[in-house]
Amino acid sequence: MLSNVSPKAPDPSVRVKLIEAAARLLAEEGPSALSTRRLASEVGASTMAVYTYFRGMDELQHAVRKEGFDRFGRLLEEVRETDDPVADLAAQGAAYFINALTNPHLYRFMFMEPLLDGDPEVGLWTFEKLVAGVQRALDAGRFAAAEARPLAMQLWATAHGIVTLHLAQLLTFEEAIAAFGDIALNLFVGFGDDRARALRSLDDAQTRVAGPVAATG
Amino acid sequence: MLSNVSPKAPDPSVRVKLIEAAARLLAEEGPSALSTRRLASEVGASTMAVYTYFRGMDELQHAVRKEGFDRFGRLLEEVRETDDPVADLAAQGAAYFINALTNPHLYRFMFMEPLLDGDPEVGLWTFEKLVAGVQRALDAGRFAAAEARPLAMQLWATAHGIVTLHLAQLLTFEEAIAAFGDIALNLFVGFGDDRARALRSLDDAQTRVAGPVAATG
DNA sequence: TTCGGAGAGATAACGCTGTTGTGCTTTGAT
DNA sequence: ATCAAAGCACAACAGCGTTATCTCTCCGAA
Repeated sequence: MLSNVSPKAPDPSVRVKLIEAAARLLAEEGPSALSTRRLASEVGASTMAVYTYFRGMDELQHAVRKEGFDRFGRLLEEVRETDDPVADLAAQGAAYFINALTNPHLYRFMFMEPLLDGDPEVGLWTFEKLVAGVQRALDAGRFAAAEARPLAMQLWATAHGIVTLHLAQLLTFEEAIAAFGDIALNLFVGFGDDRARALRSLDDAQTRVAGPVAATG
Repeated sequence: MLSNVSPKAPDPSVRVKLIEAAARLLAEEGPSALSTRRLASEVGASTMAVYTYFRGMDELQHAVRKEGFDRFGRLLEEVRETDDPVADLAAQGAAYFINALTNPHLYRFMFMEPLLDGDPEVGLWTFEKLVAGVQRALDAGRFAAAEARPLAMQLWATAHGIVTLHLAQLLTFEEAIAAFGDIALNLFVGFGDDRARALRSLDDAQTRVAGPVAATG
């Protein structure tokens, strides 16, 4: 065994501790709290830990971003499928909304910062869940014949637009909620769904996620 | 006259020089170039200039943000009204899109940074132009009876969502362009406009702004 | 069992940032 | 002419990410 000698083996727990501390600091105190010295003191190590377990602050933030997508993915898993695929889409959108408002700083990292090196694939798998949901609605004949991916992209861009306008304080919470319902309804109609039926699906979704939404205040 | 004595009157030209230099540096080198020392050397003054003409870096960036809205407003003025209000709306959206992709860093300052103190009104007047455009479409009977403001908000959130996803490199330029047309069409249909007629309006708008769009590469 | 070397990790330093304090200089009203 | 207030430059301070240096500790080979 010539290679892979391991004197003073690295402690993998420090790595996850750094990521979790970073996510916590990000949530509690915002991006300005994410400094090497602060993180080091939180974990009980020196600033060098950031460089032994990551390439630097960039890679640590990338890891935090990945952690954010994992959490969001877990939240998406909780959206159970019903026999109304359009209501399920609305519920997925609500989950997106809740996740963003619960962890606004994390959302910023995930969806609003330009990628530095080449890792665009780290969170796009969550988008595939949306594509699958749109495909279900297409298969059920709720939407006019079209490709699922472009439709999913339109829904994503819509939810993202409302969320980011709210995070930038250009929309109040109430305005964002209202716009979210209105725009989903109009998009569903534009997709070819019957207006009355789409409205019913939206109402169903709203009652399903009423609890979590109320919890976010 | 006990108050308002004025020894060594301030030079207002330094103030606008700072703003213009900041806007230029932001466009050419990105946000990281916006430092007090860099700005001072660009203008030929010391770093104190930032504090004599502004409260600090925060207020200077706020002024840059205002400058961005002024430029965007001037761009909006160039969108002349035709007899097709829906096509005019699409043209307004295209102007929004062009402005964002031409000055991505400035767009970030204007629409993606949370407001620090209370100045939410600094650029919202551009939104009123969109509201007026929607009202024209309503008056022309192109949209189903509704209030102009919520509809305008939906259009804004949509354009903003697509732009920001592109700025975050989550959508390619081609995907953003395609999504922009698709989503506008579906929203217009959801608003109550006839699909064929909305499609024609979109085509008209596209030909009207084809030159500028091609110029952005 | 001993010993060499490689990785972990602390300390300090470098260059950068925004901001503040300290003076000197200029200026305009009295 | 005088005087005070504001402009303005220089330097310093605390913070940042990053890097260099140095020690220490542990693992594997002899």
